[in-house]
Amino acid sequence: MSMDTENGTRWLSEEEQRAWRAHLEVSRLLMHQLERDLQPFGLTNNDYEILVNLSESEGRRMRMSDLATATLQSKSRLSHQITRMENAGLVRRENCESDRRGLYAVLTDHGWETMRKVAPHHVASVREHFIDLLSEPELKALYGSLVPIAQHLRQTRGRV
Amino acid sequence: MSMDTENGTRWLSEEEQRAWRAHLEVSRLLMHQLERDLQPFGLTNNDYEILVNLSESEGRRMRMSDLATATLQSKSRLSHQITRMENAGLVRRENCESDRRGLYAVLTDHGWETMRKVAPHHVASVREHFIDLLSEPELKALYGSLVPIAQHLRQTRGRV
DNA sequence: CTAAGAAAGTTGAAATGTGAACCAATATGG
DNA sequence: CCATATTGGTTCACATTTCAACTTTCTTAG
Repeated sequence: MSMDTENGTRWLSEEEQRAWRAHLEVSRLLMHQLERDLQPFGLTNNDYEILVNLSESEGRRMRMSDLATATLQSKSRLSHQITRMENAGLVRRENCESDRRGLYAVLTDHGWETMRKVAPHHVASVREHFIDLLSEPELKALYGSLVPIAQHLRQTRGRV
Repeated sequence: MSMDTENGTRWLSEEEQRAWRAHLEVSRLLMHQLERDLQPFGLTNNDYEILVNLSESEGRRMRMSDLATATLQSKSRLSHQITRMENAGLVRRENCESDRRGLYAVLTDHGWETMRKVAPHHVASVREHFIDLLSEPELKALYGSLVPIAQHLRQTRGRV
């Protein structure tokens, strides 16, 4: 039984603590940095993620719901986000014929062009601040460690 | 020269892509989950982080600036945050004698008690959703991989 | 000593995010 | 079929975050 102190709490060991804090720090600094690197192009991380999702989808379009799920946002938030991007001319909404409640978010030509222009810089940024700082075995190991966590969290998500 | 396509962009390989996306997904889902686990106690991740920092500091107090730096927030944001926590009775502001521009954020008794009460649950949460899903070698490896990234980002931070 | 600049924080307005209430359309079960 | 529940999405009100402007105090070069 690995318990550390008075009550039944299993506090984190030094090592666990350091790993946890490192993860926290990295994920925050990393997001900040990516955001900053996108800034010159007038995009936020959120914008960019939407663009990625749409550009990888058939017909460069996705149902609002699916997009919300894919980007882990609430419907509400996505709705606002798409409105903003619509105003920026990056996407447009289009009705769905098979389900008249539904809407597609569709990449505009300008959105697609933006994507083409920005993607290389973004990839460079991801490399510079993350990928290229890892050796190949490290990368593999990292991925191996993260997958079960992602699964667990996806599982847990929505449950109490 | 590892270049993949037409222009000089080094796109991500399948493997790199997966690792990167796993990292993104995990860090977001994880934050959401921790937030949810704190919710019953009426705290946000931000609140909790402030409490941790203060409770680990001498005299359970920190200068606003230092706290902002430690929590990677802007001064403005921290100021608002502390105001809210002050209203919730978790912290109070206290003048600094050595520098009359300065202020301390000080943990109140109620803040301290809250910390004592919540910490075990938070640790359990961190274990359940992260630490305990990693073997010890995985944990070590993860830490080893993250440290250089953290360093790089701290370095880069603030620079152009 | 003093003027100029930097540092510590706050403030207010605008942008973004959250959560509940809501509308319309589709499924479902008797 | 009809009544009810569910789904897809938006909207409103409110909370949080961001950004720039501002005050006060400290530092420093001359």
